[in-house]
Amino acid sequence: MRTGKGVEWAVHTLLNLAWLGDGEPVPTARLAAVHDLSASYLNKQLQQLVKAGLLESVPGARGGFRLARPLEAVSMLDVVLAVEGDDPLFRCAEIRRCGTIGERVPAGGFSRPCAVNTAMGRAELAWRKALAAQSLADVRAEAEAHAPAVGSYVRGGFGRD
Amino acid sequence: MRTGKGVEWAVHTLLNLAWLGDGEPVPTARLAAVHDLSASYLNKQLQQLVKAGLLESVPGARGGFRLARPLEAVSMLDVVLAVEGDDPLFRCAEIRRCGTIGERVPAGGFSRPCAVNTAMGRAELAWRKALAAQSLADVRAEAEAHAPAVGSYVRGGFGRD
DNA sequence: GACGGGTTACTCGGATAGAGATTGTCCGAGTGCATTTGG
DNA sequence: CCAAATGCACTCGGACAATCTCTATCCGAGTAACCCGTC
Repeated sequence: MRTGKGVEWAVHTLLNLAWLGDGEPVPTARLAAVHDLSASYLNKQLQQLVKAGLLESVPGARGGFRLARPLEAVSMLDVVLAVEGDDPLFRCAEIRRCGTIGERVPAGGFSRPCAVNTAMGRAELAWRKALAAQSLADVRAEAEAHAPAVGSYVRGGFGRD
Repeated sequence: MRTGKGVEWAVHTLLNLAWLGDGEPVPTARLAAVHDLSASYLNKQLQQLVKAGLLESVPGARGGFRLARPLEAVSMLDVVLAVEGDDPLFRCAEIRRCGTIGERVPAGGFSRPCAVNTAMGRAELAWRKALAAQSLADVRAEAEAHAPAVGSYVRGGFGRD
């Protein structure tokens, strides 16, 4: 049980687009090259971000992807849900209703939700809240606090120095 | 990205053993039958719980599994880690070091941890804390609050009514 | 020189294979219980 | 009748497939830029 690498790819790509600054669209091939990623697979992730409204896609020559919103308006949760989907981490299969135990419970005995599911749901809610509390602008600020020149490194990696 | 069903199986099984009350070992086949689960696959999960010190296994005839600790001393996190392993939800591949951007960063530029990884780590920590804050005794109490007769249903499902 | 049409090259987008993890199944090693046999 | 040895049935434990998700790749549809001929 671990998040796919698409999340990491998506976050770094969104940050890179922000560091580039200008609203010019950037094609997938270039976005992938700066981190040595599979361009086609990155494209698949970016399509998810477009569906979620985090990116805009520009077709045709000189096309590509550009940010649809400022980083302040995008939370880490937005990215995770866009890439991974909004399925719950824990899916209750309601096994309490099955087998010799479930058969013994009278009708209406399962009107309340499964306590196991509730407990796991509380933890997942804490996870989501922690993700929602951090915007991409926060992550960018933290990265720049660690390495103030990161913006110029990125622009240089894109051949714009 | 979702937790395996082994977690659900393990939690319900631990609760069932507690509701049985006596410290008698219960074989996998019986534990699986009460919820219509695959006995062999459940056995695999229970072995993980033994390794983690949550269960004791008794070999031979009339053997099986029994609780190694009271439910109060077992948190939901203990169960999740025992079944799923303690790998982080988000594994940072350090893609920031790769490609044309990474090449531009001078030596020592990556001494600080990746901000993306840090942000995801904070959320995972919140998740783990929420899991650790809930003991199996709490879950049991919640289930009994919903359906006070659940203990007798369980004992009945095991053929001990 | 300006405009319009056609061509070209480039990009996204979704459909198509491969790898890895999860889920499920099977059989062997080991252990305790029951039976049997001798005292 | 009691005790010890033997055989047996039952259980765990790990090794072996099947299924599904994730990862990666490829090619077609569509669009904007570019070039060329014409007015």
